[in-house]
Amino acid sequence: MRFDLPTPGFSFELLATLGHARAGILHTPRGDIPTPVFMPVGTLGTVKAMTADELRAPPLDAKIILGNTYHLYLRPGLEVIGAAGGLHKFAAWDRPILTDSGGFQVFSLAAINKIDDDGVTFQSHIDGSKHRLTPEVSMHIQAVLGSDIAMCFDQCPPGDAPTDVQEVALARTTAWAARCRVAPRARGQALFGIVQGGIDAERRRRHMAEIVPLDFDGHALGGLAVGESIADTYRILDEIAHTLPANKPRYLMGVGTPADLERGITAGIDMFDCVMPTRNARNGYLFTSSGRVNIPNAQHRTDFGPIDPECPCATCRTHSRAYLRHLYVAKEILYSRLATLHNLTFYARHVRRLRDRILADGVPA
RNA sequence: GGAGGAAUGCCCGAGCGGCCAAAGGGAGCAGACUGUAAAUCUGCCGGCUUAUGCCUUCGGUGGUUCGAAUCCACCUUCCUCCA
Repeated sequence: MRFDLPTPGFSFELLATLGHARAGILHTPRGDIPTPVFMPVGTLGTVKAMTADELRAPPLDAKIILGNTYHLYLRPGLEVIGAAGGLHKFAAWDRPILTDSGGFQVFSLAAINKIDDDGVTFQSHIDGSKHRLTPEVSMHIQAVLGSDIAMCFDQCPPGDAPTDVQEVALARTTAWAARCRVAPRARGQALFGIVQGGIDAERRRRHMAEIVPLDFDGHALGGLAVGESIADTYRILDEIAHTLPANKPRYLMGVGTPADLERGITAGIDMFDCVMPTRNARNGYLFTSSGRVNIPNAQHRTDFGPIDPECPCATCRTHSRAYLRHLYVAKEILYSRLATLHNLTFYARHVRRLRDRILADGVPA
């Protein structure tokens, strides 16, 4: 079953369902994205330590990556990326890009900005200069970046935020979503709405009822895995994810561990992004089919086996744990590249396996 | 041969009478990381341990002192300068 999305050139094809879990394809003008999908995070126009070729090469074969409005606006700036002809050309990445709106930075950098109903005034973490981000500015930046999927500018409160803060954030996110929806976009650029509401299912439903009628190309669950307990995260996922419109992709922002991804897919999520595989790789935490490996640990000093014998990535096919540990301890630049390639490959295969299971055991849509 | 200077925990290196089991850095050991201000951050790091507790430490041996890594004497080793 194939559903046209509001933005021309975009459609969402459902192939099979298994309980709430779905396997499908998000068709975009710049290429198809099999779902469920994990999207590597490339905040600054680079998935740290990876070249575009490495991201594209199987078995990693990343179909879509993230970029960040806030960070790219501050550096190198719109003048540079605009002159380059957009983020795809600038970064030599020819597959889809999803850009985050900067909303999350509002939350995480709250100490240095002021939020009002119109937008956010903040100071650059780079040089302290003052800037203002509004729904219109965020959409303009994302239009210049030329991402394939833009995100609404939202307010993401911390997981433990009190009710009044949640409610204000909710109202703002709705008002901002409506403004984003009508703002000019790049040609062939879809727009996703973001559902907030914290860990209160009723509030989530209420917000969903405000966001869904705006007719976005897809829906995201924001404000999860931002400090609340994992039990609360899962509860909201279980109660809310499958109630999002079935004919559009569902995106769980910023999540998560391999177990979180499996849980999200089971709950009906189609898209994920998270810094965990890339950041943890750089920090010595490698994912394997038999659990975590802390590569700096002394036990790997003379372990000449691969990180994960079941992993087909170039790192595992070529190098040993002992060598990776040595590179990590010696702070060699190659370590980050090998480790990132491995972790991203692990995530890609993990999600692909779950997708295959839905296709194999599920009901054709 | 003569004149100075230095020896501190795995390494480097502060300390120069009590607040010193001894700053700081490195190394080592372990942990954290969820829409990336992160190749970052945190904890431990003499022994026993729950410890604001006890024991053993600052080249060696003796002293001075209520009290010494810190002062004195000698010894050992190393460095610099003069012959």
